[in-house]
Amino acid sequence: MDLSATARVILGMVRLGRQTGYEIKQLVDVSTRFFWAASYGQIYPELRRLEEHGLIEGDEPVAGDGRQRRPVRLTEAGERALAEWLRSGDEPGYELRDEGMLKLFFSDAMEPEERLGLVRAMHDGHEQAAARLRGIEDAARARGGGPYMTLRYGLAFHDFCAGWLAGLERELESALAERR
Amino acid sequence: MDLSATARVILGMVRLGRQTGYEIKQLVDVSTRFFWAASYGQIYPELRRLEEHGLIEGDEPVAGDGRQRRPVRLTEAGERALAEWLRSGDEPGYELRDEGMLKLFFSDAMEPEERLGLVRAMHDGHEQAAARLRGIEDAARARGGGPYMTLRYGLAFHDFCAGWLAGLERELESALAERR
DNA sequence: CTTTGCATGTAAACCGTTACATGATTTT
DNA sequence: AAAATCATGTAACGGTTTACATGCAAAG
Repeated sequence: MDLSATARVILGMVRLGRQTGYEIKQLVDVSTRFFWAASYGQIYPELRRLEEHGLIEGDEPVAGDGRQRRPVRLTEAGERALAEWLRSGDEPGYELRDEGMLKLFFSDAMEPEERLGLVRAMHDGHEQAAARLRGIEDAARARGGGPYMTLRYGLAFHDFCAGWLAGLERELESALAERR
Repeated sequence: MDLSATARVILGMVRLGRQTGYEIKQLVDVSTRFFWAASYGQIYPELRRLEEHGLIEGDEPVAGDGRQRRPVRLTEAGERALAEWLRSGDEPGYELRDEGMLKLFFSDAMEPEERLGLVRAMHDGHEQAAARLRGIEDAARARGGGPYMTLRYGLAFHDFCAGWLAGLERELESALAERR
């Protein structure tokens, strides 16, 4: 049985204690979103598929207990499937789509000032991403483990990009100044 | 008229002198692939659409001149559309899919040795990416401009990731050693 | 009593990869 | 003569986003 990427995220999130599609989406949006996003349109259908295949199970929603939520948990098969993926040694996929870099690649068609503006915008984007991560740093440190490692990594990474782009800005600025 | 992402890549590549779908794909695969990939399945249909909209134009393939290639060039409208996109100040999209980070996020379900293996695999991936970029560094430096900037950025970026992950390895190794 | 948040879901549209088909030309 | 490379393209599939629809509960 091979799992889709979304299925793996769900299995992992359920193992971390998230019980509903809504809760999974919440956590994705403040954590893995930075390196792995998922939408409701993927989550709910995948939850159903996982249950059909016996990797998760949920009780019938208790009538009249208020919210119509349908909490699920991992089955043994689900736990095994998750572990199998985590252990599988095939080189993990990596894919980046960075429109700023694409523009920078083609930026010989821009005015020097515009190129500088682009680099500043990219810089800003990484600055903001780092700030958002810093906002949840204390909470993540308290919990520790894998989630905290990825947060530290993401933070270091965005800080690095911001710094490198700041250097490029200085380069472009002095080239601009010299031109006069 | 708004362009798809693929359309913008094509326009940019044609402006850089690439004349056929094949040539565009070639260049994408050794340059923008690292932050923006494109496949034949996107390129050829998009070439047709761009020509229908008058952003590029091509002569009829000269019969009997050998290869059945159909070289295109930018029209004025195409040049304008490209410039418009490059100048547009809306914050450029950024999206990452990093399966290694996803595994790391869930790695509390792994044995410490397995987690270390994962980090080493990620480290290795960035090392290899950096090596591939280094292989085209001299050629890119000679041409300079935007393409060279993105290459330097990509190189710095993968080197940084490799270095950070090496640090995490040391952390995990000493935690492993202490456990005994 | 109205807005915000919890909660679940679907349909359409869009994007992108993969695999395949075809055939000419160049190199070995 | 065979293999590699140049060159163009399509069909099927699968993944992803977006927009929409629904309704209850809590808070203001």
